[in-house]
Amino acid sequence: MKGSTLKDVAREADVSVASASRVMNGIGTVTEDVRARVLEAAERLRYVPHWGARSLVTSRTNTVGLLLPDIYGEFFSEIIRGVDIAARARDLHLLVSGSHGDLAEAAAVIESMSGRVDGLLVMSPVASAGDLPVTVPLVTIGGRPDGSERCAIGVDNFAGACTAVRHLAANGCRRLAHISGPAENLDAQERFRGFAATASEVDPGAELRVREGDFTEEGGHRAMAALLDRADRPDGVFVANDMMAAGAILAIKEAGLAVPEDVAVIGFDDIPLARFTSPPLSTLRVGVCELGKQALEMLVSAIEAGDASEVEGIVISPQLVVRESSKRGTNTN
Amino acid sequence: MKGSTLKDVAREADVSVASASRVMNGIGTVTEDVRARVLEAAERLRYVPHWGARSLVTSRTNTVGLLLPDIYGEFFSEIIRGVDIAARARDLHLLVSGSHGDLAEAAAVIESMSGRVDGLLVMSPVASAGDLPVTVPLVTIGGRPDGSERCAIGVDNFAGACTAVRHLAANGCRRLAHISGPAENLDAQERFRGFAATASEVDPGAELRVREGDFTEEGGHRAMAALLDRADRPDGVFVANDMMAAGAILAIKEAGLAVPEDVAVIGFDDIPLARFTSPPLSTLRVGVCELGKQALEMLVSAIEAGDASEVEGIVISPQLVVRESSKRGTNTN
DNA sequence: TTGTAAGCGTTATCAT
DNA sequence: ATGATAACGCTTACAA
Repeated sequence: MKGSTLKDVAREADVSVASASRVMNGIGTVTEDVRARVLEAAERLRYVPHWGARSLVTSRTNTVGLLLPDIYGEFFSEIIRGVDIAARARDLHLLVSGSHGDLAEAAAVIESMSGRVDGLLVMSPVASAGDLPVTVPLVTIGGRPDGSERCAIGVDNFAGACTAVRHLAANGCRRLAHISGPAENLDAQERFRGFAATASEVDPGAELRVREGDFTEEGGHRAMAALLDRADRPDGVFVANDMMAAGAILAIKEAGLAVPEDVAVIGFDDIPLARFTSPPLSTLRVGVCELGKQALEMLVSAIEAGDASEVEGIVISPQLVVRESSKRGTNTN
Repeated sequence: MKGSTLKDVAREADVSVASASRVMNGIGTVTEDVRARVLEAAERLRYVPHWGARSLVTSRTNTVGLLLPDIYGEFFSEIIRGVDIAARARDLHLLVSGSHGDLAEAAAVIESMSGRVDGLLVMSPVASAGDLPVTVPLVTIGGRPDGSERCAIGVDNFAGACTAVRHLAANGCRRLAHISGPAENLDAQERFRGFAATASEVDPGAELRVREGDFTEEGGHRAMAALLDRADRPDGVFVANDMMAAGAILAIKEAGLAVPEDVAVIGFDDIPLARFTSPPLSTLRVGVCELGKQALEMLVSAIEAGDASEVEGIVISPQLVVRESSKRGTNTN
């Protein structure tokens, strides 16, 4: 079971390790005869190059790390997919790690990964990249592209939120409400800001109806139920992500109300699930898979530049996707 | 940006590399004074151990590889999540790779991964493990545990399919149909076998109503539409996975029929989406995340044993989850 | 307790 | 075109 080494191959083929290495890497010049013998020996001995040894001398790992706060749900799986596709296209391996609630855990994982990757892709909505202890190029996904020292790719949450609220208003909603993400989450903060800014612009002086959620379906359900209990029941809700929106729709229907007639709902992300709620969920589409691909490309640039700060940050604008959950025919938008 | 080495740390702390190594690994005995100096120097120089060098001498990578046919959809993301959780608990890193349509591609990836992992987790529904060129312990997920030479963990597809069909029959369905997965997919084959066996047992001599799908929502939609076109329209359909079942439900409703009154539907997998179709989808639950965890544990055993064949294979039995899509009150089951 | 030194499997730089 | 051989960064006997 113990793997054979290049030395073994060289001996079997009756050449030096140098020649064997040349053949295996297709570098330098070798006789056709030598090439054939080496290839044959390698095949026969089931030779597999030892990447550790190779990386030791080349100081390249051909591997990138991907850190996610969690792996649950379609949002993250789409990120992984995008990154994986782009990485494969460039012959890079992908080291994945999920479940990083807090900053300390993320830092620990980053440290243990640092020695084995050429660069890191980090999605840590709670931390700005500056706080992370890194020795390799790093690109953050979804932090705030502006003001951050590290190279970043992200979503224009503020603009997306504004679009969502205006869409609700254009569909005749007067009592606007928001179910937010966790207060410490940067994306959630921006979406909330967008809601607050636009809601008061649409209806100046109105009180803000906001309830904090946790990005889970259950959290959305709870928050919606609380919102419905108010004396001034909202007739249009902007929910900070699709998972919570799915829970919110359930809560509304359980309260005996109709979507969108009594309460219109719009989410954020456009995860595959959004088409399957009933009614289908209006939302703001973020090309999540594409986001992952671009993040990887950006990281590759950073690695090649040797320094992340060389590369320009990117902001992706979400697009409005109108489905049944927000159509009230009062107005077209 | 170039990382510092253990040698640098040793020099700064004014000790030998051996002592520095001892401190970093907590192995052997060192004076408190030395320990402190080394730790301080390491911190200051942002020392990160070079995994390649380490693995070169220990011949351990502390990394396992996970190969998936694709990363699209909740089924795979749950697998990744389960494996990731279990791997983290054991301080193992996870190398992920998706998109392996055919055997050749899978073989290529396995080869390029072999040199950098201690073991491999492979989910390749098209190939039996024997065909794979491997030099490290390997555990297959979802192949056929029986008859395979390699260590495997899998789902009892046949039994699950039988349960599904009996459930439909118990709910008064007389004209049973099946939307299968791709013909070359091993899991799909077993589910079909289960359908065929049970359907003819429930209604001997009846013709089999079967349509092949591809495990996608669109595929399920198409297959269902074709099934509804038949003169002897089915009144109960067992769909080989939940994604296709979601598409099938849509097709039934588009045809102006009701679920489950006109056509009862039951799926397979119990992905998170299943609770959100309307009506909610009855299905056979496979604890996908749990499956991933167990697969990793099994791989660890195989690695420790030094040989996969030492470890016993595992078969997981799916559980019936009854939701609205199959309840017709004719009979309780 | 600490230091010296011999590898681990590759690549790369020299000579030949 | 080919073969010695010196790194690469680390662990681990073995000495001191």
